[in-house]
Amino acid sequence: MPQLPASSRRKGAQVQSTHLREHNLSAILIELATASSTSSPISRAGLAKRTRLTKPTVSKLVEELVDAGLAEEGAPLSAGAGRPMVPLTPARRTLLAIGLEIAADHVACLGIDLSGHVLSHRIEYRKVTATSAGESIDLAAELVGKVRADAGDLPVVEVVVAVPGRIAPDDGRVLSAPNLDWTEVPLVGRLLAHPELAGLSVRAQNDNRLSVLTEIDQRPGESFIYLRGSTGIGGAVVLDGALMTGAHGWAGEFGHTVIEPGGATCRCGRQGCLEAYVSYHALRERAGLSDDILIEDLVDALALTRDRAEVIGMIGRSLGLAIANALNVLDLTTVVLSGYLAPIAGELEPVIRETVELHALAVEAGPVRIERSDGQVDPALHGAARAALQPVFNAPGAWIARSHPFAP
Amino acid sequence: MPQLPASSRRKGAQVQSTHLREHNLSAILIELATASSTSSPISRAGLAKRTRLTKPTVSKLVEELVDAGLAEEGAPLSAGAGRPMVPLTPARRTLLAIGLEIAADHVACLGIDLSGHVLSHRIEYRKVTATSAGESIDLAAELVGKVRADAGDLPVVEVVVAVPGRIAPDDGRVLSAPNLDWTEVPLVGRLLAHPELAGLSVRAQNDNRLSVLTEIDQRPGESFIYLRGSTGIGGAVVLDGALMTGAHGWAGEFGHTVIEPGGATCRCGRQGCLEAYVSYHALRERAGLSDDILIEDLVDALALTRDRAEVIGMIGRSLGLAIANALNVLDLTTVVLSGYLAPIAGELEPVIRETVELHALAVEAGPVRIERSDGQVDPALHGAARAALQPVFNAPGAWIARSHPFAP
DNA sequence: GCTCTTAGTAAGTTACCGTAACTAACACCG
DNA sequence: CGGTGTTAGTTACGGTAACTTACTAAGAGC
Repeated sequence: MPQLPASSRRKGAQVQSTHLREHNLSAILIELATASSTSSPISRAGLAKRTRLTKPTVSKLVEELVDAGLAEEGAPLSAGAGRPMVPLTPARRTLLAIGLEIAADHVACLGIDLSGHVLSHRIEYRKVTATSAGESIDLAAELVGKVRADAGDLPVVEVVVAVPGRIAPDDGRVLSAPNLDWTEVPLVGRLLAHPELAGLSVRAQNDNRLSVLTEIDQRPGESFIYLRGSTGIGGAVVLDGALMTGAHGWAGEFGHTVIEPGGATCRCGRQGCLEAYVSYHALRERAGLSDDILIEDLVDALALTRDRAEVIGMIGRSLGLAIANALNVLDLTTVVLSGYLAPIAGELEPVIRETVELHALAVEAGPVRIERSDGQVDPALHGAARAALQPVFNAPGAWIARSHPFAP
Repeated sequence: MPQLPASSRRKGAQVQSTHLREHNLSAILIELATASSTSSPISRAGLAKRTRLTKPTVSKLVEELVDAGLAEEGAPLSAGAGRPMVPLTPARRTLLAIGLEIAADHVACLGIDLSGHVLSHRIEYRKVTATSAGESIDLAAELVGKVRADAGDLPVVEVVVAVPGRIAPDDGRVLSAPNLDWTEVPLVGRLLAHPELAGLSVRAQNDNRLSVLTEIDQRPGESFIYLRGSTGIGGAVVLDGALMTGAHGWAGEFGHTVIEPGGATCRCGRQGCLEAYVSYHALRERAGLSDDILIEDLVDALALTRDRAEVIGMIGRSLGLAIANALNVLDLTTVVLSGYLAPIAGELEPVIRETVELHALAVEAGPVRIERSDGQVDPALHGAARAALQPVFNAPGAWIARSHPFAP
């Protein structure tokens, strides 16, 4: 039958009155968060305008959020004529969302509250490959315990773990994480076995896909392609502010786009993958550099042996081909470069642009934007913590019921 | 702030009670249509189970649909124990959705009702390129008039026009349609000027993007890549049963994916496009065949001059490369071949599969399905008519208000 | 003919949101 | 310094959609 928005197609897509309330509650909380993060705090009246709900409705819903400790009223703020508004912000220090990161050289844990403020940050540097997976997971659990204690035993929304590898979507098993030397590690299961995480909701997710969440925060509602240079080349596709998942949860992983059929052999065993040309490993090995060079310093190091323009040109053209095809297929116009690509984005931009314009159809309808991510220092960890907030934003009512079980 | 379903992010995403009713009405009508097209007719109780609404609610909403002539009750049908159900189906002959198609060699018009049954089909064969755009549009309008008369002057939902070209999303201007020799034709505006279409809602859309709608009907809720071989290579991306649009409305147009950087020159002026290898024009010209060969006969004609396996191998490998990259980026597992590719899909499948498995990451997580479209004879025209039904399915209440303005 | 099962209806309740009208609190201005 | 206009927020009320509970309808199987 005729095409509908996918949401309407889903099984059980009916709406009851209570779902309606939940939806509006969620809309208000999101609007509140976006407003106070991007611009200035917002009033009830402002929320009413933005959400197109009426003032009384907003008032009622806001009251519920304030009572439940999800929103806070500030001191009345006068802005020109009229009664001063009561600024509303997401509440601070009333709940805890936990992000975990297991990377090749460190294990980190971050606790944030609803407003996004960091309540605790714990990090331990150690070669994860040098120890067993179990030990790293023990350490991670320990850090969670410390973060929970630091934050003063607030109710925990969720724990999200960032792992540089492929994860089974159903049970949070790490299928393979080459940089950690992990295969078939039941990460979520093992974490749940620790007392520090008992009874919590724990999810695992690829680090690149969590990194992009911090970028989405910076570009609410936009559509773009995200490319992150790291040991490999990670990426994601964002459509209208929503991360595209795909059948296995790795839509937008550009690393294994073929840019030269029958070309250089990639770690994955195939030929001509993008990653075989512009990943940290590929670039380093082809230049004969040692593996103790930091990812951030790679391009500078390469420029010592060869002409810098040549290095940039090679990287840019390779990326450009992959980007051109992706833009064609997805019909998007914005590309965001992150990871080790971010610092050199300015240099890469003209090369990429030239290659893209040579190959992509999208340019006919307007300019392609190639931009630099202004992400945080550790986007995967922050992204994981942000992801751990999701349940509250998606279903504030459910969270309230869970955390205040005996309220009227 | 944290990521939400895109729908929640949109401005004014609030839900009022009336929207709720509309949503549920729509859910019921869609469920009703899918049920009676894919399997057997469905009862009120069945709808209640599927939509998770309660029986009384469904009863009330169904009553409204029946009263408005959108649904019909059949004779009670006994199925085992219990009271026999009253089968419900989308109503026939109560409204008219009109699809128009303007192609290089014909102009066609199709009128269907809510159940999808054809009420009238009119087609005129003529070289559209041999006459002015205005004359073709006059003919199209005339056909609409005949179809409306054939159907007995039922209320018209919408008119959707399929055009083999690029269309401005805002005002329905045809920007360019090479096969028609059209540039900058204000198609929708001109159509509306004719008395046969006065006051109707008219939309124009690319023919490939309408073709895929018939495929979506066959695969409700699925995600797949759609590739259609015609004078060019058209395509689309379907995610969870919803057509992906992209920034300019041509997401999934694989024709200008680069499969060989610096390769053969394409009509579009770029090099190495897929279309430069496997489109009707490209194949025909490279084989030195005349242009009066029908698209359907192309492969057979090519096989006369060269080894058939060689022809199939070339087409398959070219498609395979484009498909592999698309599957990688989108993380999908199903490809549907249509147009002149459908009859030879069986032959192409092993070649495509081999190429895809050589290049695509997706195969690691399971088999890639390469399937043949079992579409109708004229998918663009049928797709256009189906698209013209959309308003009723998306907002049955609004349609009822429009078509029965004086009902209680 | 009795019971069991499933389909569908009727009446009353709950709860969400909107409308209208109000109060609160400030700026500006004569 | 009080009046006026403006914006923020609240209160009271009503409409409406969907749920709950309890019923009737109608056939199958024993």
